[in-house]
Amino acid sequence: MAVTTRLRIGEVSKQTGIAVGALRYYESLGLLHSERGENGYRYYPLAVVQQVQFIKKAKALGFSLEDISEVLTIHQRGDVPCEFVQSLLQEKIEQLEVQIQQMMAFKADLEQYRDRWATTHPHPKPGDICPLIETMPLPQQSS
Amino acid sequence: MAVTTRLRIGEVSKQTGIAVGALRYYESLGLLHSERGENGYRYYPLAVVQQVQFIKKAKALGFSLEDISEVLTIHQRGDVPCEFVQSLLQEKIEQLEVQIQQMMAFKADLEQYRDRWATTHPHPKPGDICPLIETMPLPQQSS
DNA sequence: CTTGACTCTATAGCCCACTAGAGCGTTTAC
DNA sequence: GTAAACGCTCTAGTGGGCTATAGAGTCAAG
Repeated sequence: MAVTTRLRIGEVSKQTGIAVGALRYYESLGLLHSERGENGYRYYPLAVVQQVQFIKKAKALGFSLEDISEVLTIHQRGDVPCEFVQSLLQEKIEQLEVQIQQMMAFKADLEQYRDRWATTHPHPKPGDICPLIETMPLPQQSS
Repeated sequence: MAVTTRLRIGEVSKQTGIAVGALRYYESLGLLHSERGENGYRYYPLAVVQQVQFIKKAKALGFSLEDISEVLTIHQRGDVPCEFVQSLLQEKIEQLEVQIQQMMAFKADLEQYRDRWATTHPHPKPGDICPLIETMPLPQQSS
């Protein structure tokens, strides 16, 4: 049994937990690279497992595949992309902060509507569907 | 000039600020109903404006068109759907709470990674792409 | 030699709430 | 009478990250 030096896609899938179709998709976006055998099969170097784990972790951090692609491109230029990753992190953190604030404000709004109904059941006016919603002041038109 | 008792779609669009295409889409989902003239045009009763405003407000509260469809179905059965709306509200509030918690935890993770780099620049090992990500423990596999 | 597991490409579909456009008929203002 | 504005249906596209399927070739074990 020869020591395996390159992996077929199914093996990569098993070792990383990423579906075969997803791996092919990553490759189509340029996130992975393979050699092709005479049979047309993709053959990956062993290091691909680490690369896929990298993608997996970066995804878990909320990076888009496009973000990850940029990081990998910088890496392939021979640079260590940590500073770029850092700026991405900072950006994501700030986005999260804004989103959290918005969601909390929104939740407070919803709670207000819920409680308004609980204390004073409004009377439906003719044509009303649900006065709980009908009598609601429109929040700022944020779309 | 006769008093208008039914509206064409463009008029509804103007009075509500919802695009003509969106109104047709709502109708295709059963959220609105129209009569058709001999020319094939949709003619809406005046009350449709209020109904579209209702949809608009419910959307602003984060309800999906499917949610809204359920509410309108209850309304069309002759019931006042406030209690159902209430339970939807409660559900949305709880979902928001969970999401906010998750986002905050996630943000704390990101901040930790950012600060880890700021204090101790890890040394890239052979094969590493970005040690900042590489040396990261995987968050819980939540997908 | 057969069977089954694996691989390939290419295409379509999913989710959601639409928008855009083609190609056509209708209404309205001048 | 004519042209703009409006209406109709039907189809396709958007974004993001895939999954699923069809139809075909390849490989390994028994």
